[in-house]
Amino acid sequence: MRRKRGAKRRSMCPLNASVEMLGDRWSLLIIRDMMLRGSRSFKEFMECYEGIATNTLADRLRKLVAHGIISTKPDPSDRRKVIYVLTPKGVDLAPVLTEMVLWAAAHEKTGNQALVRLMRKDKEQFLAGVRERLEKTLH
Amino acid sequence: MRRKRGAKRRSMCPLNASVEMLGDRWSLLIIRDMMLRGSRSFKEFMECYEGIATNTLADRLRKLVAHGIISTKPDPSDRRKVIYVLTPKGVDLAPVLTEMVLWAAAHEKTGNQALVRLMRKDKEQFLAGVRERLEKTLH
DNA sequence: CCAAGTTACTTGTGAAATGCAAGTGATAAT
DNA sequence: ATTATCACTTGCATTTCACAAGTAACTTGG
Repeated sequence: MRRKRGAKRRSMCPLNASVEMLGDRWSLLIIRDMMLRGSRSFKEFMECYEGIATNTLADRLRKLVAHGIISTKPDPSDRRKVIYVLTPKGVDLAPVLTEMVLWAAAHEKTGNQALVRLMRKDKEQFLAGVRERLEKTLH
Repeated sequence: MRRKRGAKRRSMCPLNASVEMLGDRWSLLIIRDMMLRGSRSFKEFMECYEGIATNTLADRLRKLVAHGIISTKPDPSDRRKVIYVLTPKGVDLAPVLTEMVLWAAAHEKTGNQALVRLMRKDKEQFLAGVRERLEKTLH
């Protein structure tokens, strides 16, 4: 009996879930923008890296919502807008992001050395700062 | 002046490099197989998750080599074989993998609880073990 | 030595994902 | 009332990917 096309094997390995949710070119960048730059709206995501197409962004946001990593709420001050916020599950990705940034910084030339230094100097304090900042946006 | 199609913006943000190298469905899984299961050959990668297509695997391996994350050497005992090993840069991805596994374990039901417990209990010791084990394969 | 099997791929083809330009419908600003 | 903004959707061309099949180099069993 063959599996349907595109059907992923439900593997027992704990990395599969992460890769299924985040293993593409954009999801982690969206989360980084929310976490570090404070982006909250469709337009802000579009401005941060002009590379992403609108339909792809809409699709990624939909999937992140479906996976419980971000959630949406209407903007009370402008009813056209949708505000995207990280859920607690999304905030918990901060250590993953941090390790990826530190890895890249160690092996490639990257910008934003100040951020990297801060992360490296006191990882825990950095993570606490991110968590605190994001907790406010939930309410 | 417009950028060429597909040309990514060279952003100053330190996550872009990581995502460009690892932001797809397979690269991280390949690295995990090398790191945790000790997979070293094309055939072993194919067996570990039957989901990946041979051309895609060949392409991902090529890209990982190009990025300096893995390297190849001929198998002295069987000249058909190519042995893939993680470079130091590849080994340095262990913390990223660890955080992703821990994140998934905290928020999804995953298998291999023993591994997760080990990771959670003593992250540093786990990482030291991985590094030591992989250092041997380099020679 | 030779036929059969292994290994690490490549090639061909159709399906799916993606990028881009151009809408759309609701709301806000002027 | 008109124009602009926002968060999308739609249509089309291009790229990527999965799947099946093939191939070249090598090893193994007889």
